[in-house]
Amino acid sequence: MSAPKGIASTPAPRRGRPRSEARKQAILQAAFELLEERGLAATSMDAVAERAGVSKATIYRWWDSKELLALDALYAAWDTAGPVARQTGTLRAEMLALVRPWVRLVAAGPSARILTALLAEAQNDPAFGQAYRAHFVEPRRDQARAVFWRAIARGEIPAGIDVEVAIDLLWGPLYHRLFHGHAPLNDRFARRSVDTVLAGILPRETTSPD
Amino acid sequence: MSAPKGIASTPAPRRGRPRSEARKQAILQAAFELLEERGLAATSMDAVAERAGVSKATIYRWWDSKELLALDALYAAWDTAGPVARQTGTLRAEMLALVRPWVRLVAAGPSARILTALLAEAQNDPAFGQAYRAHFVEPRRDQARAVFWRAIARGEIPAGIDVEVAIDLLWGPLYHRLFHGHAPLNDRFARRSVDTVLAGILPRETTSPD
Amino acid sequence: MSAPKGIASTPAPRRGRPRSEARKQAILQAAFELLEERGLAATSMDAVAERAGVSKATIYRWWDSKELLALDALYAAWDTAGPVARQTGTLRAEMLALVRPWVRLVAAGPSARILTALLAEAQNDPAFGQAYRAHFVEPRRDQARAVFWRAIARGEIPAGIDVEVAIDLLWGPLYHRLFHGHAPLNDRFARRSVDTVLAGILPRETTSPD
Amino acid sequence: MSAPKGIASTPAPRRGRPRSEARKQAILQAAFELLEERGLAATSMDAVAERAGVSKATIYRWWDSKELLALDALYAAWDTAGPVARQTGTLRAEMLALVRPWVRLVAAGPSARILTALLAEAQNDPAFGQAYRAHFVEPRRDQARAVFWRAIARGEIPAGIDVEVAIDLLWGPLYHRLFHGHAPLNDRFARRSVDTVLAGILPRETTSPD
DNA sequence: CGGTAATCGAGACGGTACGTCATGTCTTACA
DNA sequence: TGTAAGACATGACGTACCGTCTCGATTACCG
Repeated sequence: MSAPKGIASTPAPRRGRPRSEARKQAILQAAFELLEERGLAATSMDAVAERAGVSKATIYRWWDSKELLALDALYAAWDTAGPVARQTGTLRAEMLALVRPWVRLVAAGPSARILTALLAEAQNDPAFGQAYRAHFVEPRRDQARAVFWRAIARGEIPAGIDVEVAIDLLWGPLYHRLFHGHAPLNDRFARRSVDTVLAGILPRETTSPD
Repeated sequence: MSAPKGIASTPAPRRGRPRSEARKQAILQAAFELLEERGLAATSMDAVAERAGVSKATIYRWWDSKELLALDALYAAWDTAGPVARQTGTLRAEMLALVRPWVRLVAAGPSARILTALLAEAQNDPAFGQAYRAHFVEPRRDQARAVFWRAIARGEIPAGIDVEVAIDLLWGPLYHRLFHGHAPLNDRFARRSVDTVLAGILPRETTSPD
Repeated sequence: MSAPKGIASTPAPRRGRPRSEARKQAILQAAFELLEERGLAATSMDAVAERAGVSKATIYRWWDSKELLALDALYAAWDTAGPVARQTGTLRAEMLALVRPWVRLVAAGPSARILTALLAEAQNDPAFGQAYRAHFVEPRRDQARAVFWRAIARGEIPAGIDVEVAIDLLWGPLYHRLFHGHAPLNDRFARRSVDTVLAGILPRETTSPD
Repeated sequence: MSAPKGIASTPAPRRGRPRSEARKQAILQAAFELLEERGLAATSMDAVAERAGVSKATIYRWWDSKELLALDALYAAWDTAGPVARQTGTLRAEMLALVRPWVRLVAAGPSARILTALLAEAQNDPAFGQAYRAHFVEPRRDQARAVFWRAIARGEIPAGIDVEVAIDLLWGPLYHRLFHGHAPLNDRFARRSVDTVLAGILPRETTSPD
């Protein structure tokens, strides 16, 4: 195979007719619209091709599968997700700065439907799973790691804290409500959740017995 | 339609040839095996029918879709999940009693793959979503609610606690690791997670500022 | 098998509950109506059972297959086809007496549709073919044979005539129009057809060279 | 739909991948073989696809139904049926030249089984009926018309003859034996049949009374 | 007159084919 | 070489029908 594939990157100019960047954007746009309207399962590649005014072959030249396209489309649509958490001085403020934009972004649209579909695919296809985590999981964990490390550096929380566990305690409840939908995912829940986790982490006199 | 469909119940059949219970079990068994081996997407109704020694029409007579069948099959396979949490006296012990069997059950097999597939379907089909929650979400929440209420009654935790939030804090991190697979879901993580949440809930001298 | 089947006859009394003749008639009636409305292919046994107010098992106790039922139903509906050809003295008159009632009967309703379906089945299943011919072909040939034999006895036509060929010449063109539908099958065509055949059979001076 | 369907023609394809003529032939060939072996009812589209080494979708892309495919397949297999009747000078010779190749063709193989199945379908579906007549009925009638007209032009038979009726008298008996199978369809029968019809048509002294 | 043996209504069931649809590949002609 | 158009293999889908079966309820007759 001569062209770089999978999750698309802009190729270096080669011989022959160059790939059209405009078409790539049209495909991503069309794919995202259809995903929003119908979800992944009900979005066919033919439909994407038609709405983008593009042939199926062109799509498959950029992405190897429908799922990879969906991953890219969702990721591209979220690129406007805003800047990373600013260093605001307290752990609580930084945790909220991390979590709130995500809640706003995700609670609004039909993101849960698309995300769970990608999640399911990630369980079936290990390679896709890697891509999924690299796009949607690790970036947020990296940000969170930085937040907790800064708090440790400031002395806000003990150095002995298991940061990985703390990250799961931070994000887990939010994803839980997003995916299962048993109760609303809103700013109030985010605050309560963050506060409780924080209370569990911050140093205190009596610790729970092992 | 005269017969109850979707999630099967065992009504009192009066007229006509009665449904074969043996075949129902064979179908559920075959479905579960295939789900374990291949996941939901790669399990075809034809394959289920063949392995169960049953015709496709028979399956569709009792389950409206592959997803509802998978829901039933997984649920039936988990019915041996063991007794509910015993009243062990302390909140921590009861939380662990709730969570540990689930972790063992889920971490062992390929449950995550099946569960995420069902989750994705639940997002696409509201009716299925209800069935999903009624089978896999609400029962555990009910148990957890009872656990927290007992702790309140005992005076272990303040009555003002938002139990629903607490439940999400308990289960969220566990599901998070199960679904995203970025780190192991084991007993150690369960203990740490429970302890931190507990520390966040239990009364202390200094509370976090609002 | 204890009961006489295939083309049904009224059985001799045996032990146990006797078969209901009324139900048999209801089945034949329902079958004929549906055949008229939809043709054989679009008539399902379930539909016959429902319209007759009878269970499928009852139908299959009388007839071995849908086709045999259809054969019986059409035959029963035609039993009112009128008396056999009267001996009217001339060959031409008797031929017309033979052919005209059939033309009237067949040209009116949707018989061609049913008959061709039975014909097709007769080609696939030799046993059914025998039943078909015994019901719809041989009776008419027998009548025609008698007609020609009387004409020979009267000296109207030479004894050397091949009666079997003559019968095919008489009926062939009529069936041709019935089945192919390229031109109307009416009394005028029947007369012309009969006259031409007659002219070919009656003795003349010059015969065609061999 | 942009492509011509039903009975295939060979248009000038412009855009996109052109239809594979080899596959078309493979389908027609496979269909004809299966029709010969099993008849129309027992020939499944899956079986045709498998034997032709082709997907079912490809078959349905070009033929709307099994029956239209069968029509095409039988027609294609008969295209080698030989040249049209030569002008041999006498009506009798030309009638025989018309009829004999058909008798040979049809009496040999299992054509009757296929033809009656198509006939039955023609009765159920008017559109198919048109196609059937256009392929299997009208061409032969056209040839026969020409034969009779030439005979009239030569003065062999009176101009007042009803040619349409004559054609039915010519073909009717042959189809009759083919379809009903009560007696052999062979060259001897064809000769006798033609001679009798001829005798009924040719001018004579005494005509039958009205 | 009560037991026995068949028929009957209802409907579950195995099997088989149907015709449709979506994925991802391939084949043309054109740009 | 990239692209639009669209044919193609593969394989699952959910439906429909046939003819068989399994129940419980019904009806005759026969002892």
